[in-house]
Amino acid sequence: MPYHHGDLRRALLDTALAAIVEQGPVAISLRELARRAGVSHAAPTHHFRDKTGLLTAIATEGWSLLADALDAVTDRDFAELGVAYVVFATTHPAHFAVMRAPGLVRADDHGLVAAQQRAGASLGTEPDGAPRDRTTALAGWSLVHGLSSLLLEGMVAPDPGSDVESLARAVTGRLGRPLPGRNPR
Amino acid sequence: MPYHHGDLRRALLDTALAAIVEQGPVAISLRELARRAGVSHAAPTHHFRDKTGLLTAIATEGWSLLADALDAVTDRDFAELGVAYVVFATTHPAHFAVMRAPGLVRADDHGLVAAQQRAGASLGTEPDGAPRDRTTALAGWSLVHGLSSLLLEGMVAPDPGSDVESLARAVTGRLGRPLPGRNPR
DNA sequence: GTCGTAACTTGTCAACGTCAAGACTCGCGC
DNA sequence: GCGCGAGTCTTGACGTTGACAAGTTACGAC
Repeated sequence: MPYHHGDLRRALLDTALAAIVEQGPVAISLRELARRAGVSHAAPTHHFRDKTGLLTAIATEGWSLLADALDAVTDRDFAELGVAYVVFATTHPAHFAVMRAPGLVRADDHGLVAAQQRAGASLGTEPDGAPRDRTTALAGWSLVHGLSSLLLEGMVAPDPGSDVESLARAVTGRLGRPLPGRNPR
Repeated sequence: MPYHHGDLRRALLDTALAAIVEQGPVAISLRELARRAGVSHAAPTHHFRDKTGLLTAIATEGWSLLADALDAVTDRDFAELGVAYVVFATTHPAHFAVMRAPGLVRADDHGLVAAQQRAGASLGTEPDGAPRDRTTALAGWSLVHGLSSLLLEGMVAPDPGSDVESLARAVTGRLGRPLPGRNPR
C-alpha cells in the first residue's frame, strides 16, 4: 500500500456511500471509513475538515448528480422531470438520505447551495425555458420530494409487480396541470 | 432537588425537544440532556433504553400528535387536511425533524408503527369515511410531506407578508382532484 | 413497619471526533 | 540530478460520548 493513496478523497466518499446504505448517514464514523479505506484514523481530516465536511461533500455531489439527471430529461414535461427525481432518489439512496437529513451538513456551504439551486432551476423551468409559476413549481417539487422521502423511509412501497417509475408516474399524474391555452404559465 | 424527579421522562422529552430545535436531532447528547434536567448522566437510560429509544419516543409522540391534529379537522376535504399537516410540521419542528430523519429511530417499534398508521389512516380517508383511492392519497401525502420537509430544510419560505397556512393552501390547491367537474384551481 | 420494586447514582470502558506535531513523497525550479 | 516546499498521510493525545454494571435511595403495597 503506497504512502500516497492516489485518490483517497474519492475512496472515502465511496466507502462512506456504501456505509450509509448499510447503516444510515448518522451511524457512520470517520475512523471506520478510514479503516475500510486502509488509511490512518486522521487521514480523512485533511480532505474533509470534519465529519460535517464529508457529509456536505456528499450532499453537494448528490444535488449535482440530481441536476444532471434532470437536465438529461428530454421531454421536459413536469411529469417526466418528477419521475426522474424519484428515480434518482431511489437509485442514489445514500446521497438522497444525506441531502434531506436535517442538521447533518453545512447548509451555507457555497458549493452545496449552488448545486441545490441548479437542481431547483431545472425543476422550475418550463419546456420552453420560461420560469414556471412559483406555486406550480413548488407543488411539483414538494410532491416528488415527499414521495421520494416516503419511499426511502419505507412508509410506502410500490405494489408488487410494479416499480418505482410507474408509481411516480401515477402520482405525478395527480398534479393538476394547467391546460395548454387556458392557463397562464 | 428530590431523589425522585417526579416526571423525569417527560422532563427529558421536553429538554430534548428544546435541544433539537437549537441543534438538530443528531447533535443532542443524552449526557447533556441529563445535565440540563439536573440528573446524573445515566438516568435517561432507565426511561429510554438508549439514544434511539428516546428519539423513537419523540417520533411516536409526533405521529400521535399529528394524528390528533388531523382528526380535529372538521372539514375533511383533503386541502384542509393537508394544511393541517403542514401547520403541524412547522409548529412542531423538533417532532417533525425526528419523524422524518433517516435512521434515527427504531422503525419497527410497535407504538411508532401504530401512531404512523393512525396518521396515515386519517389522511387516507374520504370525508364520508370511505377509503381514499390509493394513488390520490399517496399523492396528497407526498405533497404535504414534501412541502413540510422543504420548509423545515429552509429550501423554501413563505412570501414575506404571507404565512405557512396560505402557502400550504395554495400548494394543495394544485392537486388534481379526481372528482367529476375537472377543473382544479 | 418491612420489603419488593422502581428510580436514580457512581464508576468504568471502548469508541469517537478533533487537534497538534511529525514523517514521508512527489514534482517543480534550478 | 538535486534540493526543497507543498501536499499527503501517520502517530499520539485529549475531552466527550453512549452504554453497561453494580450499588444506593425512595416509594407504595401489604
